[in-house]
Amino acid sequence: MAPEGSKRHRIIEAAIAVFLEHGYAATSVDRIQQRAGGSKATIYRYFHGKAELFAAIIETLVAQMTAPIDRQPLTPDGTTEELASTLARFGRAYLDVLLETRSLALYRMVMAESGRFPELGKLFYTRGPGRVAAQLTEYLRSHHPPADCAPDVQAREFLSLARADLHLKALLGVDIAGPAERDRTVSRAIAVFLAQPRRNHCR
Amino acid sequence: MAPEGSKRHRIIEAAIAVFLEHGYAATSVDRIQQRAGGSKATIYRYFHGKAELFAAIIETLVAQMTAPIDRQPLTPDGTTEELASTLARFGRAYLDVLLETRSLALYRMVMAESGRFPELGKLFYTRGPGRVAAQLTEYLRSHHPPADCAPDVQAREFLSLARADLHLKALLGVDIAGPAERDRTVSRAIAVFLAQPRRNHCR
DNA sequence: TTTGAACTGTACTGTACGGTACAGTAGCAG
DNA sequence: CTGCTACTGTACCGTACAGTACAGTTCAAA
Repeated sequence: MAPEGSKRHRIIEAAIAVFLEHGYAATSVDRIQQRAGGSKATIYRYFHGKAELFAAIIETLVAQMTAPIDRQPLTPDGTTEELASTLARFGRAYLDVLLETRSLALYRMVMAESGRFPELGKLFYTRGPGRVAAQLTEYLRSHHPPADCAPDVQAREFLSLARADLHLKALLGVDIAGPAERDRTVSRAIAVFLAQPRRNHCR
Repeated sequence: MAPEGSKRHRIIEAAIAVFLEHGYAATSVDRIQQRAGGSKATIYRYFHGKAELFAAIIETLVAQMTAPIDRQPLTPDGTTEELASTLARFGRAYLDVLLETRSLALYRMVMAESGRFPELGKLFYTRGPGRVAAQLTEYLRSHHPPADCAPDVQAREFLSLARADLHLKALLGVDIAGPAERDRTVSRAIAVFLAQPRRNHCR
């Protein structure tokens, strides 16, 4: 889609940097052009407008962000400790991605504009958080058929516990949790997840 | 602070409507003035600029939003069913507030601008989600001293389970959960909360 | 009736924006 | 050399914005 040294690639790289720093509304095409080098006319040759350029960088960014999570192996060996250790790795990788500076800026931007560009929010959810939840669901379904609750419900509950309020606090600029707090939160998420009720409590 | 029929009150009401609809950057003071009636000079008599007006409406809005949650009684009678029913009421009220259209717009706005106005995000957290968590913490601490985990950790875990991904999906414009899904989510949150491990799993 | 403060309406300044026009250049293919 | 395409630099258009200036109006208190 965007060969490494191409003009289009340079424009997208510059747009990512400027949009992430200032958000959609406060970003001017002139600033992107200054950072990318070359002429503003070239930007308008590749993208029909600011909005189209914005949509393109969201796609690029969400793919970049989910990459570390995709790399987490979800191939269980069936042992009893395996579920806990997989959840620990996966949960921690998930939390680390959520709390990255770039990720936070991306979430802020997409949420802010999803009122005006509803398709953008849906695309972001499908390719980002939705896909992560689907991966965990698939793992739970195929390898740990459990008690009494659908795996998709379990997956979203585990991810909610792993996020806890750390994501919200980071998004609001309150603070960004350090490694120790992340460990604690994920450990608790696993403990609560594993202790969940076994009968008559789903649906 | 803002007497009902006063000019200042009219300006804030108008600003709330316009900011909620368009976000901070895309809102012009002229639009607020058109909606409030009167003159732009009057707005600048009460507020030193757009940013100060924005900060004022955030304070007003967060107070409005938390009101329905404040009204939920957190006065247990000590029976066994009481914890579950209190959590059900509180959790549902909390979720209902989060999924209101106005609340979603407020969250989007504050998140979008908390990069540029960090104090704003902190104020919003302290007066909004932080205060709700503190209320639940206090309830858990004083009336249901439980197993092995600090009440503040328990409170944020319950609220995370109650939110699940419904808030995120609503913020991104994917969909807004209906009453049935809200009921299911809160019920599950309670079930998982009540089944949480009793020993050696906190910290 | 006078005084004074709150308020209005309108016009204005300076700046910045998204987007376009256009003349010109670099480099490559035939 | 010719032709073509990608690209550059700069100037420009129309619009919209935050914030100010100012002359005039309302209205209540003294």
